[in-house]
Amino acid sequence: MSPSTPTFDADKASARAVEVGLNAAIIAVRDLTPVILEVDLTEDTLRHKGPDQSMTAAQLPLIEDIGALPFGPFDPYHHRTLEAGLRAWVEQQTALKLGYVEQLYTFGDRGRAADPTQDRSHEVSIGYLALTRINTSSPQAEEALETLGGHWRSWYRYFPWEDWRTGCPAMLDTQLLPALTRWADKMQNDHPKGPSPHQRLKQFFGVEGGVWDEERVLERYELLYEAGLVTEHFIDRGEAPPNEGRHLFGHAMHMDHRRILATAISRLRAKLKYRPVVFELMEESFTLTQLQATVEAISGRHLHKQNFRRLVEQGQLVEPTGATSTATGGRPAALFRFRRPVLAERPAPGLRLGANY
Amino acid sequence: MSPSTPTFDADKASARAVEVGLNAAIIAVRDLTPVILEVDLTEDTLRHKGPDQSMTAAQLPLIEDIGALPFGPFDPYHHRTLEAGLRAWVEQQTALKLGYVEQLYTFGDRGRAADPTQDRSHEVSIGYLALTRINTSSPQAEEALETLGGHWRSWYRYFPWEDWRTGCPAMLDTQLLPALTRWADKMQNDHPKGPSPHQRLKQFFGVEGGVWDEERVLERYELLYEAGLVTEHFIDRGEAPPNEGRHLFGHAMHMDHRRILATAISRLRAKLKYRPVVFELMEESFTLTQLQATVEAISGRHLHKQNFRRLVEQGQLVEPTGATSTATGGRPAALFRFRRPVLAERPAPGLRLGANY
DNA sequence: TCAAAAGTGTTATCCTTACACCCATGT
DNA sequence: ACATGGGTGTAAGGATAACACTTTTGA
Repeated sequence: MSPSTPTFDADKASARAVEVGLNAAIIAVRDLTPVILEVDLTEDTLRHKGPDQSMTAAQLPLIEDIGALPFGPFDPYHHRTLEAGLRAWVEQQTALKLGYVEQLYTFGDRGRAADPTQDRSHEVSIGYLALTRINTSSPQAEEALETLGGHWRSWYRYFPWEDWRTGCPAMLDTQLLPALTRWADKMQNDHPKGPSPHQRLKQFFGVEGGVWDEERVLERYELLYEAGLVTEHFIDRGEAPPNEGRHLFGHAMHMDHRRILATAISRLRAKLKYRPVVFELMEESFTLTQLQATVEAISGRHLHKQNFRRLVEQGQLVEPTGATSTATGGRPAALFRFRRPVLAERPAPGLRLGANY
Repeated sequence: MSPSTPTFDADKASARAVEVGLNAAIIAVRDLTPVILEVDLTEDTLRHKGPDQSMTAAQLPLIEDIGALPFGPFDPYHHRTLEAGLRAWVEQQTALKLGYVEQLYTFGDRGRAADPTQDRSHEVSIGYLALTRINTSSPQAEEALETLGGHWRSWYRYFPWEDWRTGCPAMLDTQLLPALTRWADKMQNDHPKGPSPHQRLKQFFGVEGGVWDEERVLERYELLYEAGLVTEHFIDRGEAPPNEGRHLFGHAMHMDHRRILATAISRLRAKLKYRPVVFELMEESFTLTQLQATVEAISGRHLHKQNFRRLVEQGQLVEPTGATSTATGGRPAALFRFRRPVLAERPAPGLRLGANY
């Protein structure tokens, strides 16, 4: 590289040093509900993760009970890979056994402060998706959750508009879409030359002849953020949210954690269709109805029973164990297990759910 | 969080500080070939990116002409987001206009040193995929490439086994698969209890009735790495590669750059099918044959002409401009352009290539 | 006996795949 | 005229979506 090339001085490297934080969206399915592990926000966690160090818990009560995703720093001295580092502190803190773990995204703009020179956090956060089977009977897991201040929460608490299992959520038509439309109209008016917000509304929320794509969880959240319809929009700007400290659409989370969660849901909903990840959330053996309920819980859609069964059986994803279960009331259901060899047989073994039912 | 909880001391934070490097796989298509931008490896780049600082160019000539992906540090003071940081230095260094940019993956184990406490690089690298249209006529772009020591290289130079456009590459059957099979046999023998390497061979390389999934570029590379069939395997271990300094399978790259490139190819091949990213690599208007050739170049497959045309036309992805091109010899071809509105109409607008042709 | 949930069968429709064939241009 | 690449039609087979219907249990 010639001296005239614009380059970077290695001696200034220390000025660029940042900390790497690992955030995990730990997902399980319990009682037909997709749940994530949320931890209480304390002085301690704030000190680690505040968008700037001057923010203290004193400013926190602005919003009622905001939680955070489990968080841990990455220490390159102790862990060779990022995933190893993540598994280490998660298992240490929560006593959970993680199954499938996948990296989601790395964010450099944690608090989204308007002026980066003001944001002295110097932190990069790497979001992870982790799947686990809840073992409610494990006492040490319960105890670990207790000391950690952890709770399992339905993910639809944060994204109520994403649950279409019993049809289009009422709040979408009555509240969310009207508010979004008002915003889009205003945008259109104020910036007639800019990109059409109505186009994005159509694309992500399926209005005006568009379709609802259940995978676009992140895009929908980001649009709501932009429109000032989620609490984080105001927290990040240092403004008071306009609802007397109550949550706007969906329950808010600390910093960018809800964004990470949206990314996790998007990824999981997509992955379901071409990789057999559902089985990471199921017991060893299960009935087809249980499997369907789990898929419905994750994808947020209602599925057609008969077609689902055919899909899963002729897709060679499962095999009968021979046993049956009478636990469900009604006729006993045959029990199935995941058929591992599909992994080698088919290029994309997943539950290829079609567009409709 | 109670004091007894295993936690991390914020005062030790500086000990965990790492540098964040951004690596870009900048991809274009030129002369029916997918090309990436490779930069020469110099003392300067080595100083920035060496797996440990003690490695100098003196150790480099072990392997003939190894190149690197364009690299830049992330400075949280100057750039609010990671992508903004990436775009800034890429456009500064290369004078290229980047179109589509997507984050790929964040690696914490750059040099994959066996002992992390020995690896003093303290660097996390974030890989990016960037698409661009090569503008050979731009003199300042040419000049910038010159000073940077940059070259456009076919990506099949690094992954010759991935080019199936004219059928199964000969080197696969004659060299690569035999070598892999020998390794798998040996593994099976040495560790009969471990996971079957033959299973993975079937899954990723489509042997023994398996199928070749063109998206599994990364998995294939990682398997070759594990099997000691790529040069990086030996460099990372500080061993001399067994080929008198010549490359093993495919051309090697600096550090983990070939892994990043494999990730980029995998992602692009997958994305092609559900998002209209090809058009980021095409001119404003194009013939259907040019479009097909571009898709073939990327996916590494041969496509069925007539069906491809129908796919693309009834998929509403393009619209005729009305003009024709006589440049190709033979009957003049109608020119098309990308039909933007498709983004809002369909949930996953891409070239849904089926399994066969 | 009836409700509840499991499980089977059938049909219309659309999409994928494959094959055969015609058209417009330059040499 | 004919080689070259552009462009169209159509039929077989399989997957999808939507039906209606039977079976087996517990209360």
